[in-house]
Amino acid sequence: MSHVRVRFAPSPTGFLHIGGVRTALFNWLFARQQKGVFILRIEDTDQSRSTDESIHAIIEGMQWVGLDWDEGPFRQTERMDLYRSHAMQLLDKRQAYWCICTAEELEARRKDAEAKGLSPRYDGRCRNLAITKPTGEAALRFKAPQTGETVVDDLIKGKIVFDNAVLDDLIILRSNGYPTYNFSVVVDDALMQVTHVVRGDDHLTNTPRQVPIFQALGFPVPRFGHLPMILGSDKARLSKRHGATSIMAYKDMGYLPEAMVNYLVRLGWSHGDQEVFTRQDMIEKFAWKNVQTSAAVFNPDKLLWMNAEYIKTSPPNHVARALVPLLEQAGLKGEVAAVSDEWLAQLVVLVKERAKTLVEMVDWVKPYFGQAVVFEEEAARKFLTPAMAPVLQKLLARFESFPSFSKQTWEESFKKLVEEEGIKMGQLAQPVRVALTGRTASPGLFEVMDVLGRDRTLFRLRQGIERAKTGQA
RNA sequence: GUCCCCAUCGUCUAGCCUGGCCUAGGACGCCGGCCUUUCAAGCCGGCAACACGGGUUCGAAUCCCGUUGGGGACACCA
Repeated sequence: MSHVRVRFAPSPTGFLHIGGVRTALFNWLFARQQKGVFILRIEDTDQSRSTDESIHAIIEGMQWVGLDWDEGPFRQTERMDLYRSHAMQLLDKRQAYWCICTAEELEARRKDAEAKGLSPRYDGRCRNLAITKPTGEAALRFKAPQTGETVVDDLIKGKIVFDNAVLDDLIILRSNGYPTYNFSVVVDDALMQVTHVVRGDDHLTNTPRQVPIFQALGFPVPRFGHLPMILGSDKARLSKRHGATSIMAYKDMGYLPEAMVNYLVRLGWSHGDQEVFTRQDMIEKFAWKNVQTSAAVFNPDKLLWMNAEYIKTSPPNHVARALVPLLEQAGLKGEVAAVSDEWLAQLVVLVKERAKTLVEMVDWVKPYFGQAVVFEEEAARKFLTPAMAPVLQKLLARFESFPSFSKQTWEESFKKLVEEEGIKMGQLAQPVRVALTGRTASPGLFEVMDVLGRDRTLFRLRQGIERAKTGQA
């Protein structure tokens, strides 16, 4: 029973992308299911584009979505001698050679070839020069096989055959001594004993270039799996044009990480008709054969629905915990500090089926902080009219006679008054709603009163009556 | 240009491997209704797809070939 070892290997050249998270997720799921190892490796061999901020963003993003790794994070820049020594091995074995073509020359030839409608491949002119000690700048190239074929049995797409004749000799060591991607991945995947290389579809054509390197180095070739891409609504590769692509942007927009993960796992993978999965569910049910072979369009509407589902069904105290930072950002730091966790959870229950994001929830929840109510002008003008004052006064008197709040008795009392006055429920409910919350839309009145408590309910009712009498705040 | 991948409702997908159970199922969104003190939520119903053309077969969404369309790759980026 060979031990499964998989990895997620992002390059730190920006924020953590949604597509990257999905790739990481599928790897993670497989590792957890197989009781294997999930490795985090930072591919930062391009020093001109890699930044420490990006590394932090990757780690932060992974932590937010709860994808924990067992080994790493490794940084390729800390493993330079490994790549160099393996490159030298290939040179010694004559499976690599020095190339003294300059980057400019190469670029010019490539342009030329493209203009002529030819394949922009390296022409191999240094291949047989047998340069042993280059005097100036030189890059090391791998001698790729030129005949035969490379067959990949992809975990997702099945058998794929590549003709080796289309391969060219790729650079494995740049003239500055740094390895290139196609070489460093191979050395790392081999040395880290990665058993399954699962990555984006955009790497599919890299596979036949990498397989011969594994072989030349004498390493076993891992299994490969290529995940379909995530597209935008116009079927083009998902980019900023389609909206936020940074995973952390979704945190800021009020998404729950569980919802994000659930949405992402369904983008390209399915288990019959099931839409909602717990982590454990995903781990147990995940299978490569159920991973989609075609690209998927990212659908923000469905993600939003998923988030709403999680807001409604997650434990209220869990949602409350996620909500607190957003509340504080909204300027309610003092108010939040003054209330208990239990009350906050109660608040979540009050509004949870109305808010699709935590950002929306912040807005729904605002009226319940503080003693006094803040009226929405239009709402107050419409419902807190002088004509309403006497009825509200009567309601207040009845409520005041109760020593404590009870949903049932207060509601009965309310209905009785409506009946006696010969008015409709709505005629009294709306003014009371505005008095209590300042707005025309809110959860059920008696749930609102429950959250507010007897004192504040009475206080706000009086405040509403004042406003109704005077027509002023 | 060359090579590779892909193709079921607008979108995510089930079904395809192991042809008949498919007058193609579910979900998001949309539309209509119910419920209702507001706003939601919930419930019920509706619209909507096998890219096209050839085969194979008694029978094809399912297997084969081609066409078309989409995507990706061809760097001293990853």
